[in-house]
Amino acid sequence: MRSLSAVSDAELELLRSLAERRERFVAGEELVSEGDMSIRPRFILSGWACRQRVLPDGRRQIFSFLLPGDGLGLDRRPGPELSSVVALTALETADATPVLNAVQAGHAPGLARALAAIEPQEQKLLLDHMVRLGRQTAYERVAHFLLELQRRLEVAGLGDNQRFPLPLTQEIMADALGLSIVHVNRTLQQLRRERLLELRSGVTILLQREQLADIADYRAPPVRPGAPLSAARSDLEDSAQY
Amino acid sequence: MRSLSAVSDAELELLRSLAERRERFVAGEELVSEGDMSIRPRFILSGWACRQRVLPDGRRQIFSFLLPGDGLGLDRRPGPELSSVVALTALETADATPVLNAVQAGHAPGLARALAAIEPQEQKLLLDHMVRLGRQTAYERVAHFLLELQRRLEVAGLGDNQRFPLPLTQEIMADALGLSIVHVNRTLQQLRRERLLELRSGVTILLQREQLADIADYRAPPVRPGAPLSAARSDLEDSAQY
DNA sequence: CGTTGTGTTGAGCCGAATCAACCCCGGTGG
DNA sequence: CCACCGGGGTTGATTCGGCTCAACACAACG
Repeated sequence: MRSLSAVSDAELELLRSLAERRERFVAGEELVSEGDMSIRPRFILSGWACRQRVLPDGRRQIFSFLLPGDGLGLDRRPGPELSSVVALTALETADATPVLNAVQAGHAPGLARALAAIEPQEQKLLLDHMVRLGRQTAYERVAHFLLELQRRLEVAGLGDNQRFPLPLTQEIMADALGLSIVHVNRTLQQLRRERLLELRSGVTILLQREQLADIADYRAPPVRPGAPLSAARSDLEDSAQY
Repeated sequence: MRSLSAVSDAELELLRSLAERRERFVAGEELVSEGDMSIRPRFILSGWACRQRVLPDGRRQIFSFLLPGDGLGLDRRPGPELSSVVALTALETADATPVLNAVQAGHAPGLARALAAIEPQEQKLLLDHMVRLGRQTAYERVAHFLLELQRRLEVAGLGDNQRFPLPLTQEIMADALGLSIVHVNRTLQQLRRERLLELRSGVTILLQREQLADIADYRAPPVRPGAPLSAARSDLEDSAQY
């Protein structure tokens, strides 16, 4: 939240109080099904999830990844859900209803600003993903994707400017990037062989971020100044591992 | 609008009054640049446009098409534009500001409902497009894409259940579908050879809609009952050709 | 100690891109 | 009136990125 808007102490207190009503999911569990008519608004406290759609023949397209600090169902629009949401790791969520109520009542202008900033952010991620899928090579896609994750996780206080956790199988990356598992594997190997990154047991290190950004035409979004992020996050999610 | 929500006579009158302040664009003209901080909200009265992004090396990805009756900039969110909008044909637009004002003032509940329904619709189109790009073959992509256009144009009163105008070059379809021009050409030829569709001078006829839908796993969205659409549209856009 | 999921590697194939012509048609200007 | 030109569509030859199929290594786990 702090990465999106200044937030008052009272608002932070409200956010902390959410942690009381946690829900837990195991990897593979479905939080939202496509077509659901209304879902509980939540924040992700720890773990990763994704939005996806599955074709009748089993092909799958992953639209986006939900990381700790991200929300789902925050817009409270009535219509049917357009994609399902699935836990990729063990997952902890908090009910976001109190926040939405406070915002609606006008009691939390800082959080209101933050929530308003979320949608454009998600939209941007979606469009970037679409460019990857439609007009980039496998090599560019993987590089771009990892740079995006690095950025998001750093903002979330879960990584630094080159190292971050990556609890995704190559199958999941393949389904996100529109590639086959085998080809994701080979592309990652090429990037490692070229000493652009390292990948070991769920931890990724971008050795040459500049060069990767060049390869993938990755334009880093401007950093919001003056928000002590890692501190803000550990407030809320001290038990988060990724 | 009527396809999204019941609209009162007074509201229709308001819509009609918009046609007074038209703007015209020629094909290729840019209505919105990526990064623009605020744009005039508009409805498209006639002609086609698209949202797109261009990579530094010239590759282009088209995200969506804007058809007569569609709007842009209706959300009035402050942030920078995430994609540019370019006219694909000669284009007429109307300033949508009066509608947004009326809605904001609470004077147009029907239009408010309609506007609220627009975003999810666009989101759905975006996700469908992403599935095409990431997980469908060229053959499936083209079929799915044409079915989607058929549906949208029929709802807009600009086509019937198998025939509709298609003022797009194969280059534009290629940039939307993530394919090369040559391959779009060959795929269209295959579809014609198989007597699934006809394509002549800007008019498309889907000869076997069912079979096409089967090929592309196209799920037609449910039709809103009881909205006399073609009538509604010719009210506002009697000069529209496509 | 099997089993299962994930990563890795090789061989061969195929869908789609690229490159390069060529055609047709509608301007447009001499 | 006609030669020229440029954009869009079409076609063939060739290349290549990425997929499929298949096998195997390895670790976690029951």
